[in-house]
Amino acid sequence: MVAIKEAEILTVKRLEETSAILDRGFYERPTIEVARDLVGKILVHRGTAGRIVEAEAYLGRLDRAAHAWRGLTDRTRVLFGPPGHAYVYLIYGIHECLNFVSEPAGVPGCVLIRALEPLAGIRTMRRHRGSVASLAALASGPGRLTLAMGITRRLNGADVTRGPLVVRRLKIDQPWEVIATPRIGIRHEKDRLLRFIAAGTRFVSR
DNA sequence: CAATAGATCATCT
DNA sequence: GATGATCTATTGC
Repeated sequence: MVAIKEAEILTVKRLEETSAILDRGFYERPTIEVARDLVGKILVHRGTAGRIVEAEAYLGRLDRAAHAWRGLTDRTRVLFGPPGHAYVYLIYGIHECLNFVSEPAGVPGCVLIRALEPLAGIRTMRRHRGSVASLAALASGPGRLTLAMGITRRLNGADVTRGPLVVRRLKIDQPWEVIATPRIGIRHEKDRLLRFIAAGTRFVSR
C-alpha cells in the first residue's frame, strides 16, 4: 500500500516511466477474467491517476443486470464493438459511469470501474469534486471517480489502448489478493459473484 | 451510526 | 411515462 504522503508527490509522468499501457489482448478475454485482472491496474486520465480497487463484470446476453441484455440499441452499440474501448453512460440523470468493453467484437461484455485509490493529480481530483472529501472517499464510487478524473460521455467509444484515457500495468506488478462478492445497486442477478475488490484497502465503495 | 428523500435525464416501453 | 450499474444531505436513534 502506498502511503498518503508518497502518493501526494507521485506524478503521472513518473507513473508512465514505471508502467506500460494494457494492450487490446488484455481486454479481448472472458469478462470475468478482465474484471478480476483490472484490480490493481492504474487508470490514467489527463494528469490524474488511481489504482483500480473495485470492478464489476457485466456479462451481456447472459446477464439480466447488463445493459446489453436486451441486445443492440443506440446506447449499447459500443458494447458490441471491439474490446479495449470505453463505455460511458449517465445514470440517475446525474452520474457518469465508466466501463471497459471486453470479449471479442460482437460479444457485448464490459467491466464497470467502481472505485480507485487516488495516486496522482490528487489536487485536481479534489478540485473536480469541489468538496472536503477524504482521500478514501475521493474516488470510491462509480460516479465519484469519473467526476474526480474529469471522465465524461465525450469519452464514450474512445480507444483506451491509446490516450487520453488509458489503463496501465506497473512494470513491477505486485500480485493483488482479489475477493469476489455480489454486485452493488442492481435489481436482477443479485447473487452472482461478479464484483471484484482488492483485499484490505479502505478505498472500495460502501 | 442507519435509514431515507430528492436530485434529474437518457433510454426504453 | 417509468426506470435506473448513484450520491449527498438530512433526519432520527
